[in-house]
Amino acid sequence: MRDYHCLKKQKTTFFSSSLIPTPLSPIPSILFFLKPFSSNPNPNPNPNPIAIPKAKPNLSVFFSKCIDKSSVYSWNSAIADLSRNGDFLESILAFSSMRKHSIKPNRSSFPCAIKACGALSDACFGKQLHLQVLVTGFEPDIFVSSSLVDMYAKCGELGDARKLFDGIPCRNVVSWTSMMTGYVQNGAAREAVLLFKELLAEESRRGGECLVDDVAIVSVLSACSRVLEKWVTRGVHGFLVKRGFEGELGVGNTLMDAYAKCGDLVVARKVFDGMDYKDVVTWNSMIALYAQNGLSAEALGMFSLMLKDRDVMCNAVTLSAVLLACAHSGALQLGKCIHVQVIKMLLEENVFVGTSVIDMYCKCGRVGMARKAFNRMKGKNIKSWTAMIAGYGMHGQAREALEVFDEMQSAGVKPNYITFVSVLAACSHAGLVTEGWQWFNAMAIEFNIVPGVEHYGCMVDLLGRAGHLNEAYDLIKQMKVKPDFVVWGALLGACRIHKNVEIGEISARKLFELDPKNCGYYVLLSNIYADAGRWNDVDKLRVMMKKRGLVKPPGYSLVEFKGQIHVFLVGDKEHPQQKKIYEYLETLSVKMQEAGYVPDTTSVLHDVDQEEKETVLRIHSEKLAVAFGIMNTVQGTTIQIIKNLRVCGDCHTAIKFISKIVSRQIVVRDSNRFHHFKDGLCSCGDYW
DNA sequence: CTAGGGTTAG
Repeated sequence: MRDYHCLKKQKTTFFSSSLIPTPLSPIPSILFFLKPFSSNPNPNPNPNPIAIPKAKPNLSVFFSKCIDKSSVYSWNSAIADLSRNGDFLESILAFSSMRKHSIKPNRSSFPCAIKACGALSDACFGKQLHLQVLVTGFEPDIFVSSSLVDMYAKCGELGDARKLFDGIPCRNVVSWTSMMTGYVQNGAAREAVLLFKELLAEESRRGGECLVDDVAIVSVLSACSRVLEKWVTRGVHGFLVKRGFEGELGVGNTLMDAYAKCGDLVVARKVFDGMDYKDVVTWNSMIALYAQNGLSAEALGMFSLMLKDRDVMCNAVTLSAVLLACAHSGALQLGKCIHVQVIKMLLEENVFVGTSVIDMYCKCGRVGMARKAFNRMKGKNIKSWTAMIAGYGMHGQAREALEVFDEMQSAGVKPNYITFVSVLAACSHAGLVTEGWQWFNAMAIEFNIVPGVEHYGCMVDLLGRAGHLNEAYDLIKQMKVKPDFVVWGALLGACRIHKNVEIGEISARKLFELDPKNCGYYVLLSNIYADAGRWNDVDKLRVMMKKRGLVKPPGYSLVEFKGQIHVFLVGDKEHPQQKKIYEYLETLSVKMQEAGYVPDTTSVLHDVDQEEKETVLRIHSEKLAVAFGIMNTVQGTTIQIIKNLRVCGDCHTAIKFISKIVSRQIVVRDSNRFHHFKDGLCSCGDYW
């Protein structure tokens, strides 16, 4: 039974049948090269360059000469086979070709041709076909009308789709499913769920006649995964168990996804574990869900289990999800191995995978490698460009980011909402106030994109850190959307840098409301008070934190070494090498102080005496990780560290000294951006 | 000779 879906979805053999005439034809070799890509389920965004579009129409014209031109059945199978093989344009061309031969289409001629229009989002030709349907009188046909509903929905014409749907006298499962999926794919998941309820009402009206099948369930579950309310998913889950759809592969796959998207990864995992038959989608979904939720270790663990399962092969989707896990955890070595796998599987030109590779290299500290992969990509789309811009931004290379942004526009790719977030973030990391304002203003006027909360967040950060605190505050006051914790957090952070108590208090008060469990804001405000010498207020804050049961989350740093991720906590004593690490840090400390390093203790609570403070500082996780990195890697290689919080001011200074003393390059990714330390300097120019 | 579904990137 496990192959049920394969059988159901098996492609027909239009091309490999006797219709391919001569061995000299170039087509078989194209088919040969196409084979590795045939598992790629997403042919649209990145058309395989080998399949030259210009050649295709000739293909179908050619085939049309080979078939019995006088038989409508031959035309129908040509249209259907082309459509099923994903050659939608040819399918449509075959239909027009048939009309040119004055063959009258019958009811079976339409559905596949209409579907092809939907697949290409070609509403224009779709409407022409609809007209022909009306002229030939096939509109009452359930196959024809259902495919029209699907086509209009896929072209984004939801209203027309619904009008047609409502006009179908005796709707079947397929009509209902087409309409539900139409809603889901147009961002109206809630309507899809409501339609499902209507469907159930219709069922009972018809005296219990079954109108639901596994595809309908999959459709409603995919709506659930976007509605984000667990009780809806639970309800559908109960229903599908009652109707006996639990064992269906596709149903299980979607159910997992729905639960996870509603926030319950544990139940999603239970569904996964309970599935007797798992296909590549099952595995991919579980890996992706873990990766998307930041559970990189679980995602990578799943991946290795998948590799052990001899019944499935990983594909583009798998690698894309695994690369995301690498990016999050900063696992550069593993990420490189996956990249090699990508190349071996000839997936380098797949936009999804290519963009994942770029993102992985950026987030693992290697913008240069990201750029190389980026340059090799052929079918760049908006996400690929944006990934590269964001990548340069997080490394503080705003000029490069803006250059890529420029190139993108020259290439005729329109920037979107997220592109501008990346551009403004790049400006804020580098303190480019003029450019920031320029693009912030341009996005609304020239690009018709209303600035959202993320854009304001970047601008407040940019202005605030540049010292324009009042300007930043005024910008918040002008916002039409409600400022979130990122916006106020940026302002508070800027107040800490520029020692502004007044605006700092305003921001902190907002933050205590918006994000009451985060004690980072208490600490920041407390630092502002401490700088101003207002110790009473510092104490008040401490009492408040205690009363609210807030504990500072422990800082930790990660280092990848020999394929393993080593975790260091603040003041860690658990690591097998801890004695050596502390000894090494001791000798480093002496050399650093000889070189002029003065421990900065301002970020430590004020009532600890000086000596104690220095000890506390010395064991910040990033310092432990740096020491471990130096001790275990060879001279000349880059040491790479990932920290969960922002790097502290003292550690930043210390690592600058260390990079010079041991002549090593040290890359630190903190929660905000990258710092590249070299020769006693940091790439952020101490601006962060 | 005919229609609907599940996993991936910024």
